[in-house]
Amino acid sequence: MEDEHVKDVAALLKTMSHPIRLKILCLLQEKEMAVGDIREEVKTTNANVSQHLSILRNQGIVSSRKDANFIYNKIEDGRVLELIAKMRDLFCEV
Amino acid sequence: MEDEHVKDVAALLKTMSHPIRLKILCLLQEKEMAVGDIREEVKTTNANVSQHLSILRNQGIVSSRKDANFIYNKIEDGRVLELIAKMRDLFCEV
DNA sequence: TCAGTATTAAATTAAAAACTGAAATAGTTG
DNA sequence: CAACTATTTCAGTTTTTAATTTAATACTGA
Repeated sequence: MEDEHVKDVAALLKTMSHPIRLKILCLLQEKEMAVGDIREEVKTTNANVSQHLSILRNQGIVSSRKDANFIYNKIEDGRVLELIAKMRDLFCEV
Repeated sequence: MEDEHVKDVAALLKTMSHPIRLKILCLLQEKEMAVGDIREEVKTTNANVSQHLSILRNQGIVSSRKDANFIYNKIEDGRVLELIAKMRDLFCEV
């Protein structure tokens, strides 16, 4: 892996390496979700979820669409979907 | 992914998410290496490499064996080998 | 044992990231 | 428009993390 890739991948991993963000990404594997739905699952404040989502958006991992006054979030980067699937496979299966 | 797994995997990713540590792990994919060899590749101080290696060892990712006054390091956790292979595949190939 | 090399450990400093609560924004509905 | 809901932004505080320096430890070979 060349240095440029190392830098980029390290940044991606860093973004994914917070428990709340990782959990959000796992939730979004299955379906798109609004901020409030996510907040219930991860049990923290709205502001906190919102901040973590904005980090995920800035990294290009998650995208959002607005419908009424809900904002629905989903995983934008297919490689991240694959990576999480692999991690599930490696660390969560028998 | 249940919360316990989320916590553990997040900790693993966090350990891997520093550019120097990620680069070390990439280097160790190929062969075991002594601290001095690693230092040349990542271009920092010995002490810095040593600190990063000790973080990798504490996480159980890397193991060491001593021979004369060299300490040779290798990746201990096969799942990490697989995970890095996947990342290479996703982010470094065409 | 002494000089040299390799590695680790501890302490300090500097920088980055996380959480909280309050205020602001945007859209909806009556 | 006023009240309400969902979400975001901001400012302040606390917590973590990173890098550097310095000192210590361990081994080798003369």
